[in-house]
Amino acid sequence: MNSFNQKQIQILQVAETLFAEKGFDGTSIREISKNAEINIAMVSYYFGSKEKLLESLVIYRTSDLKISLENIIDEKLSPVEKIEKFINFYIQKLHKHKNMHQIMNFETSTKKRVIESEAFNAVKKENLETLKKIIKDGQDANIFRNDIIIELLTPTILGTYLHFQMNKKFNEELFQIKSESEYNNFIKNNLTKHIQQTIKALIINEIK
Amino acid sequence: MNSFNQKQIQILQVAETLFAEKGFDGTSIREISKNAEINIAMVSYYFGSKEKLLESLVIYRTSDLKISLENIIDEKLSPVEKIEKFINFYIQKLHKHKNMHQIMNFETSTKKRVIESEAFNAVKKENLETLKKIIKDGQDANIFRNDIIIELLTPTILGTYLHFQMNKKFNEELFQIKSESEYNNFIKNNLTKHIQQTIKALIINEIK
DNA sequence: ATAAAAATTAAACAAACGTTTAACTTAAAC
DNA sequence: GTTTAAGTTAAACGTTTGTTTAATTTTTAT
Repeated sequence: MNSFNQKQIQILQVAETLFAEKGFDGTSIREISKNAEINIAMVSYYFGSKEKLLESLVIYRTSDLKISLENIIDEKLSPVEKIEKFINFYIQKLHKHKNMHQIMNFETSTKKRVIESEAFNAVKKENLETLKKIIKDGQDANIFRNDIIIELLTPTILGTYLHFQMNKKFNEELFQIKSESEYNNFIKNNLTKHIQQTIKALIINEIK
Repeated sequence: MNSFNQKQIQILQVAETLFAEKGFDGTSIREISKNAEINIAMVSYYFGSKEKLLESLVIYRTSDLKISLENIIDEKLSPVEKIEKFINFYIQKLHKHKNMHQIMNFETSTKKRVIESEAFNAVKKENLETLKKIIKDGQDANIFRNDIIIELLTPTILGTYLHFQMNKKFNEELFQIKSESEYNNFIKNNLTKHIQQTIKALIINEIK
């Protein structure tokens, strides 16, 4: 079902970029077909409509967003190391698929269209469960505090990245970042480290 | 210059709501005029164009977003209390003008239009300076750590709120929030407290 | 009371939109 | 090699879009 041919993938990838750059309503089918170097009618031919193109894009990308963070639990690492790895992997995936996340963020926060986000929510819940298990282990080992509201950790982890990304230009000026690779490195190193330190500071038991 | 009459304000307020709900490109002038109960031509008459309406909206709201957090510095509070107040005021203002912030967030992260966000950036920088001063005081008093990257605190403070707001429905389900007032209370109490604790945990010197 | 300015309206404008059609080409099946 | 299906195209479709026009009403100033 959710298998697309080369041409369809080509269209989906162009659509993803443009939707992220200009929004769904700010992107026309003519623009997509021009960038994808196909005829206008091909979008309707392959996907049915513009809205269904978006739905197909969500289906196409859902599998990529299913980060299996679960296997971190069984790795031979300390709870602190697991948290660090969890954050590292999460941010890395988020940044890799930033365009799709940008689209999803807009679509879920507007009342314009109702898109099938059940698969997305499922992933979110899975990741939350993984985080809960890691924290539970740390709490049992008396390394983590017992009064943590785990459900609010995700907003802080992802939100910090999200805000940084949304204010990209502002931050590039603030941190004197001059190139794209420099920016990516900043996220991979400095920002990720900041988020790790933040969460660690919040959850690690200071009483030793 | 930036003084609008009653009718203009009426249009601006309707536009703000609709732009936040459906995005700029997802909202038509006919929709705005219908909701504002005015003739379609009035938007062009008063503002010139749809884009200029958005620009006027930014101008109209800029003053509201200029939170004078500065006076916190001079208040007779401990550095920790100042940080708490800073976060509390910031989140409160953000939540009060969530529609405008939703619009600005989208506009600044898309390449579709270039809007005059210099005033916004100025406010951001002012608030950052205030935060820097508060932290400096805390560091001088040996209460705060010396290795804090202050510029990354804002992404965490605002990002946590932003992510929570963006996943409103998901969070309402997760925390079993049933009404709008309950949701607002959650932000005012629980979420704000979480952000305060997060920042405090990160910056307070654990060596006493 | 009258003239000038501002506000408001319905109608029309061209351009852009998503979508469909029908003709044509290429590929696959038999 | 012929038939059938899939892929591709340019053109046209009806709507909706933002904007403008020109006429009319209301308000303001003298």
